[in-house]
Amino acid sequence: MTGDLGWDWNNGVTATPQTSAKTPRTERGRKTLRLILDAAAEEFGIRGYHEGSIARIAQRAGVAIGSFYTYFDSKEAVFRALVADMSRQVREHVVPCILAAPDRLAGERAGLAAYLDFVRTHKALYRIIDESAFVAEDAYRRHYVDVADGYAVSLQQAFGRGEIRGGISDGDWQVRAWAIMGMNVFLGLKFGVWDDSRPVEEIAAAAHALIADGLSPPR
Amino acid sequence: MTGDLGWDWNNGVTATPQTSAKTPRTERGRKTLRLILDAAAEEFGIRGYHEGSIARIAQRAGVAIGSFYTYFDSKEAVFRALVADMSRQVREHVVPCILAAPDRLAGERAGLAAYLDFVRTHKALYRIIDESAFVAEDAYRRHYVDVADGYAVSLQQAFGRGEIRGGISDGDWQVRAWAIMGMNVFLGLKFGVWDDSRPVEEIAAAAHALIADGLSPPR
DNA sequence: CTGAAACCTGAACCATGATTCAACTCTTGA
DNA sequence: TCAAGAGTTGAATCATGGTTCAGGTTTCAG
Repeated sequence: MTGDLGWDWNNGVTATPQTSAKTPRTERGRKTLRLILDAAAEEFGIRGYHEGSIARIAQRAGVAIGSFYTYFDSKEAVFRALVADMSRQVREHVVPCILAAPDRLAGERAGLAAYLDFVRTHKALYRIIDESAFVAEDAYRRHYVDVADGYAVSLQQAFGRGEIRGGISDGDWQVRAWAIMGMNVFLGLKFGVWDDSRPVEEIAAAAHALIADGLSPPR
Repeated sequence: MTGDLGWDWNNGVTATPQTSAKTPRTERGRKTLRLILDAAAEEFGIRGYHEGSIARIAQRAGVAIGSFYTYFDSKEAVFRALVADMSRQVREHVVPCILAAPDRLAGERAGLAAYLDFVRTHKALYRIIDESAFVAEDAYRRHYVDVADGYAVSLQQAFGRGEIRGGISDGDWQVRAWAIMGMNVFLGLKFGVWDDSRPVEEIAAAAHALIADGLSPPR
């Protein structure tokens, strides 16, 4: 389901850098951890957090329940770890596409296309991030606040380069960032998770037209 | 927390109109049902679905646990009922504001302001709708699909009246509808639930500017 | 007034599944 | 080669909380 979660690693506790008491010390351990992580991604992706069970995760991973607790303190801990990783993965997939574009507006379009593409191939993971709102509020919040802040800065820079129009007040950048982010997330839900019949480019083009020129009738 | 949920009524099973086996038949019964419903809204709003407990709902309502099961088949049933009601409430609060505006674009702005306002005064209920994505997918889906479809139609009509610009293809209306809806939902999350320090009008104005004219630099 | 239908009550039942733990097996550095 | 230390195992423990049910109490049509 997942494949490779390049792990950092830190048991989802977020800040403090290295070796928690649960960090694997041998190659064998690292391998097992990876198995558990991927299994958890599958399990939670399919059944969701509450329906998902540790026993089943262990089974998927082909290890004993006890081994799970060798690497994670609790069910919530794996989940948090997963959220953090997913959050990173999405960004790593999308941001380069935005930067590669000739200008911010084109980047916006490329970014949405990349995002839709990512969502379509990672429906389960998408669900994990969303569900984190109810399992690990702080992680969820951090994810979106981070993305939004990045967005706001990026927009301001583009404005500095004359690529997009400015706002009235300063706080507008935040509003715009959240607005566009919401747009993308919902388009991802609708045309990524729920309905992948239409080509990604088509959606991106339509959204781009809206973002670029707005709804006001042309004079 | 809630106050008045004008109940229709149908135990959340959605379609079939009247009297399920659980419909109250006396005034006394209707009163109790109302108590339970409001209590459930509070409980789920504060603790969320999984943390929320029937025992606590009954307690809040001032009735015995058994009475709960006189009116609902299960925990999920109340939750679904709540979602359906909330969905209706939001629409009833926002739609009139949109229609009252002189044109669609002004309506968009008024609608967002009304929505933010509603969210700020109903944070708990907002959470219920969102969580339904993981407790009652179909209800969640129905809610957003309904809203989006209404949106799409409304936009097309506005186009017919020359109030907004058209799209390239026909499917664009759906894309636009989902995009704008997502925008509003996220602005609601950020500036309604998480941060209500800025005046609603300010947010609505900034969003309106974006929707109306887009990001392209003015010529 | 009266019996049946509606309602109400809350202790007890039960399923579920996260977490613990004591006994084992590998790995590895000296 | 041989301890430790690192990893592994899965049955047993335990808490939680949804749901049931047998026995009252109220309401109200006739």
